[in-house]
Amino acid sequence: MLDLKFIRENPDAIRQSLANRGSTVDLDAILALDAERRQALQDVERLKQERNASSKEIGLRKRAGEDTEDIQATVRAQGESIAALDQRIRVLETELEDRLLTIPNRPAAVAPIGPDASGNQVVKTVGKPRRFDFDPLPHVELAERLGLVDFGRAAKISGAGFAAYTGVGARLERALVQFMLDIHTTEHGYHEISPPFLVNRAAMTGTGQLPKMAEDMYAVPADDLFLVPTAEVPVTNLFRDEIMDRPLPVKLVAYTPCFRREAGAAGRDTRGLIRMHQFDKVELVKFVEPETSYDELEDLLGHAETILQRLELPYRVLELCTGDLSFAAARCYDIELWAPGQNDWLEVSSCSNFEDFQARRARIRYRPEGGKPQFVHTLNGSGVALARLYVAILENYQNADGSVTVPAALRPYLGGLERIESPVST
RNA sequence: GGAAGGGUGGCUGAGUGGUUUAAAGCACCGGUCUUGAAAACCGGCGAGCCGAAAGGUUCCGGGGGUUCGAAUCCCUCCCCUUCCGCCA
Repeated sequence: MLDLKFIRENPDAIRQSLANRGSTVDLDAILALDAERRQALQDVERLKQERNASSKEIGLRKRAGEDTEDIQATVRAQGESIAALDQRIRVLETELEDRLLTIPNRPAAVAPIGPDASGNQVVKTVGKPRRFDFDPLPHVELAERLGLVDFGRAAKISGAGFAAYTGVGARLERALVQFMLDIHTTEHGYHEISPPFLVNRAAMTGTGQLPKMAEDMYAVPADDLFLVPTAEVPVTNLFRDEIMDRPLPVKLVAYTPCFRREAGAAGRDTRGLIRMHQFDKVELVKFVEPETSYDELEDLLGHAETILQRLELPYRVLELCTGDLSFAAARCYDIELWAPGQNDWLEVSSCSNFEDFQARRARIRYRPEGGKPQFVHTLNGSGVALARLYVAILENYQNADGSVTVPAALRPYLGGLERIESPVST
């Protein structure tokens, strides 16, 4: 959520940054609602001041044994005006709030201006894609031949977009989660959280998934709960409605499955593990002081990159342009892994600085030394997302005979296994 | 799911219709004293909104009601604790 005061004082700057995003918002309506609200507030507060004084006087006169019928009558009349104005203010504030919740964040000044993904800039490319002396297979072939994933039966029980990992395939999945959590907790100083996978409406609104992206969420209407689309939601909302009681930065890491309806992407990437309704992810979340948030973003990006470096996978980092930035982000780096079987790059992480956008929605504040509480800056980034990481490992580490070499860093998590080979028979 | 008891500032906790402008303590900040620290003493110390400011207003889990006036009374919902039931 943007700061209403800032909107009031800088409407043109807001119009410009929204235009850079390709978003249009009726700012004039918001400014008019705001003006009417402030006027009504001043009126009602003056009336309340009078009423409070009169009420106090009634108390004093009653105590003195005097009659108060006359003054009670005037106060009763005042009460009616107050009730009417309060009602009007409630309507105005609800309308204002509803509108503010649908305005995307302002892109950071450094974010490149562009219309859509075509405007994203490659910041760096790390590692060289391997040269194959055979035609590399797509991961679906490898996974099915090696008995790592059962797509057919998963579809039978849940539908398209779900996978059942089996045997070594399941263990590899689990190993990756463990491996990433270990690095972030022991080397990067993150505190591990294992949060709920179902969250309420307030949490989904706090991080910005609601109200705009409602159709992309799995909902449980009977209890008004939602399956988490990312650990960002439960973890960031841990401190909702709080003044944080611990020194910043607070760095948290969580593994959760992620559930997404992919409503806008029906029919895309239907084969394999690339676009799933359920996938696992290790997520990094930070709460930081505003002055440091862009340094913290670089730091966060580095932590996500570490995972790919340890796994010796080729990747590149993109800086998202204004038109491709997600709703809540001010600045964002995407990390993409090279997948030779797809002959394409796969996004496995988005590292974003939300500045105070989420903090204002979720009312997450901290107390600067000797000062008034103010909103923290929140950041998060995948560190990293499974399924696509799994794809990249299979495709990059495949051998001519259809086997897959286990990345050295992962072997301790797989009981020393060096190579995943075809089962003799199944 | 049933019953009972609770929910007050960063924390503990008083407050059952009218100077509550929410007591007090702890924590925290500043000062005195001290070579320094501690202790002691003195002072300060909740949040949001409106306002150029002075100041005003709202907030005692959420929402609604009674009243001239509600932390306090009533209704409702949520959460916590204990007991019972069910259960991995």
